[in-house]
Amino acid sequence: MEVSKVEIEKAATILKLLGDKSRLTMIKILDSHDCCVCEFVAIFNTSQPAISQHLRKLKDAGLVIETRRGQWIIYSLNKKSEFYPIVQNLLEHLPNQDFKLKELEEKGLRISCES
Amino acid sequence: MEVSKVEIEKAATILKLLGDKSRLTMIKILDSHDCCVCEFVAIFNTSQPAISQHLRKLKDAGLVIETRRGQWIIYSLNKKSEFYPIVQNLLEHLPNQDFKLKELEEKGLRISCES
DNA sequence: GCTATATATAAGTATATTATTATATATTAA
DNA sequence: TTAATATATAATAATATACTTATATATAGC
Repeated sequence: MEVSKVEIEKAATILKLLGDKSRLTMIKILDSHDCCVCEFVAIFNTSQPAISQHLRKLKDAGLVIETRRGQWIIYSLNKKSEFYPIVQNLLEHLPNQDFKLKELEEKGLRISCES
Repeated sequence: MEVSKVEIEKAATILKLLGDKSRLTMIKILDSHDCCVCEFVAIFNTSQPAISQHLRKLKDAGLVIETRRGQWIIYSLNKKSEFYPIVQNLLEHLPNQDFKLKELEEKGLRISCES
């Protein structure tokens, strides 16, 4: 057995979660930087509750973890998830999304949650 | 660049498609055997139109191709799809589903579309 | 304690998804 | 040409999904 195997039903659940442009982009960004909610709100053209709801789903599936830092809640990939290997493999096929964070910096929007 | 990159929006569309237990299982089975519709109907506990509709979606996305053989239409993975590499990578993480075809053979149900 | 900020949750709504049943189409074989 | 089989499509209904707005909670700083 070369790679870790994931039960097909669980895999489908994870893929369905990742089958949303916003969530997939979030996960790709988190692969290189931890982020707080407000950064995602600035990146995506949608409301804060919508972002929170996406993050909740990712958290419920165990794909991400949250850490409170003062007022902010920092999200990161959960490297201990049983799905981490399959997700990592997937992400390798996606183009880097860091330019989205760069755009924020240029607009001076990525200030709020810098500690 | 080690692996082929897929635009994030397209990737999300493909992952959403694969984020369904039936479709994901179909694709995993097709990875080792071409199949006709009637085999899938026998494998999954659902109606023939439901199967046809799943296959239609996979076909529309370019993930599978169909070949008519007499009365039967044989589905196979489309190895020329731009998504084939990412899908292959994914499938490596899933347990083999050939036992489902085996079960059919044992029940004598995998007869119809044998040429 | 009060106010501001960051985030989460609840309720409601519009839309998408997936199944079902009924029916159409294509092929084979008599 | 007719009947049987395999498959596709159409219409519809149940359910799931992803937003929105309104509100609640948690922390920071005064």
